[in-house]
Amino acid sequence: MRRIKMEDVARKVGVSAMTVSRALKHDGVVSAATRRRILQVVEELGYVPDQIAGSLSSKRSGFVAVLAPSLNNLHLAESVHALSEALEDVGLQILIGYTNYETKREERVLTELLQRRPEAIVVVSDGHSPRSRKLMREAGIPVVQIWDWPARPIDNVVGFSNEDVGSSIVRFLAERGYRRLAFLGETNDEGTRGARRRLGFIREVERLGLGPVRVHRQAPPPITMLHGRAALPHMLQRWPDVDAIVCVSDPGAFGVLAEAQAIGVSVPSELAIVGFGDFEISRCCSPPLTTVAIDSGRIGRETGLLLKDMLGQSPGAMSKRASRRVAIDAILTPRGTTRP
Amino acid sequence: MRRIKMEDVARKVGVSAMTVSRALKHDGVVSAATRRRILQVVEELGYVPDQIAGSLSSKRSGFVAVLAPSLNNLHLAESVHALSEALEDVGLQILIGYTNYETKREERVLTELLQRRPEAIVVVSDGHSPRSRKLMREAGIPVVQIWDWPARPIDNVVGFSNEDVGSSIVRFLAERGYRRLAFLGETNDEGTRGARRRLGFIREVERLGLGPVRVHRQAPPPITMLHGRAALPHMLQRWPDVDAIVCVSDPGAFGVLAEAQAIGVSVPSELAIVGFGDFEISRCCSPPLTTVAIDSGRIGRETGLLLKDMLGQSPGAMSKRASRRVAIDAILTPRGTTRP
DNA sequence: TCAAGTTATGTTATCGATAACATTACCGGC
DNA sequence: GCCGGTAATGTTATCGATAACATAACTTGA
Repeated sequence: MRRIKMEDVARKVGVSAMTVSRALKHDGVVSAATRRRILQVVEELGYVPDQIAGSLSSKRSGFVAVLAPSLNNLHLAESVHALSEALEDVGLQILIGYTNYETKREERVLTELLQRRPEAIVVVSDGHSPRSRKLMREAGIPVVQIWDWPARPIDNVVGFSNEDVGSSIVRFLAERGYRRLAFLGETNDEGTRGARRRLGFIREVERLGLGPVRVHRQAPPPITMLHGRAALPHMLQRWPDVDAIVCVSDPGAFGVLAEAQAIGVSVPSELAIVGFGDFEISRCCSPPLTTVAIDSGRIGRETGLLLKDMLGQSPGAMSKRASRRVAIDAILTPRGTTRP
Repeated sequence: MRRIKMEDVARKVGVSAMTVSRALKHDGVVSAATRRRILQVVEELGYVPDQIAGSLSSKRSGFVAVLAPSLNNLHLAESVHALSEALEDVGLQILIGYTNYETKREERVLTELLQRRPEAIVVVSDGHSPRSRKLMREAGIPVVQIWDWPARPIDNVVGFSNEDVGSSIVRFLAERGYRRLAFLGETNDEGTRGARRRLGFIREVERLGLGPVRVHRQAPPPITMLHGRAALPHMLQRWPDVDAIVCVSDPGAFGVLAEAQAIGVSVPSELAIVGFGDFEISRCCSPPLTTVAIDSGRIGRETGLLLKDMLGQSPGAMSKRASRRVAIDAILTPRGTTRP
């Protein structure tokens, strides 16, 4: 059985296809009586508009492409979810591409997404290859980098400086008397946000003259709770005198805490632990984790607002519009795994 | 500047647009020399094929629609990710719609997704309205319900029985001598998978004659760690003699455990706790949580295989093909929050 | 009473690729 | 030297909606 199309509806109502199209798009230009009949027939026939044809004709795909390493990270999932809801009222849908933290993959996935003619690109700002940057810049649509604060942004930014987060954690610990700091991070992490937090950590440790830089790389991103557990014994063996461990993110930090409790290292008196992300676990464990809180929902919402604003402009204005940067607070939140 | 299209490439190479199309689709029918030149010019001009036009013409959107309550649940995020990777090699992309556990929303989101002419629908099997079921059934494409084992499936199924999970947890506890079982679940959860685990719990408690049914409903889904913490005092007050708490999922169970430790209820001697999902936290906390393990990646991969197989068939065979059911194991995994 | 404006609807061309069919070039075998 | 067959490429129509322009009906104010 052939699929119902707009013309079938039109014929049955006794109007032209164009009138049906207008009635469905709430053009407000179709008479109330006609619209009513059209909607009724649409319902009767079970007509479902073909947005592919619509997009081709109107040159508006209704898509926003999102590039993320994965959504196995609750924060990113929440940002994307919030973005999705923010864009709902203007009929924009999200098209996700997973990069798996691999630059090469990002290129391929980006190429595929661009074929769908998205109206904007939102990208979690891990490392981008020059080719990816070029593709995005030349796509002729707004680009928003989120979850970081790049020095040379491609276009718009909604995020915060991961490097500053790393530095401020070091200052925070130093102020509380911790002196022998170590960082638990990722391998193969060139360009990731975690790597930039590590960079901030290293710079600040050096700036404050806190002795040798202690960096342990446990596994490729993302670092999980089990990685945290596994890492602690190695780190204690390598640096028996370490008095604070800064973790690339909360799951890893929780793992370190769990292992410390299991092997009888007392937190925070013998060892301080700091996480990142303010995941629920950090609030719920005992002692609760000192961490850095990011409002991931807000990142999604702000990105949505920014995009709605940009896409609301006339298309011609696109090329000459200014890029924008929206700063999201990263709030260092002292809890029980660091002393007061 | 006008966007480059296929014809621009064709003109520059000195062939017809059709030849360019064939070269890009690896039709294997274009001579090696011509293809090489075409690919070179594609690169030079930075040509990006317009898949919207391609889809309209070929009647293949390259989309698989996925309906999920949200991806704030790590398991679902993993299933979707795995599905996405499984479909990559056949050029299918995922289009996600978030239902937020709301039947009404599901209908709307489904309607929007169907306008994109997906080639299949994958739906996390929470409650569906009759209208949603009708829309899916009449879409003329394969439907896969995942993460449950419905009695009257719409079409294909990849999952397990949540009700059986609920029942088997009760049997497991009863065998170990627990007698006064309570369930920590969701409000507003008609039709959710969590509600079916609860149903299985209730049925088995009644079947075994384990006394009054104790069900506590803390909050709308999903139940979080903090919900678990908050729930325990209420539950203990309501049922001071309770000796085992079955939680709708691991985060809630971890919260209960954390609170029990905080208020000095010893686990598992005074109170048993069982979760669901085998989230990382359940393995990493102390004592580790007794839970039910589901291979969420496998659900995604099996769904991918099933779809690739179905979509590989001739379109005509669609209407008469048989629905399939793939059973995924739900493995009750005894750990430290229940006695041996 | 009619020009000018407004409202509601129709007609035609078009978006950019691809399916289906048409054509050309070339090859080997008898 | 000609024929049948295959390999490579071209031509035309089409997918289903919508933009842009055209037209018809009706209103209103001088």
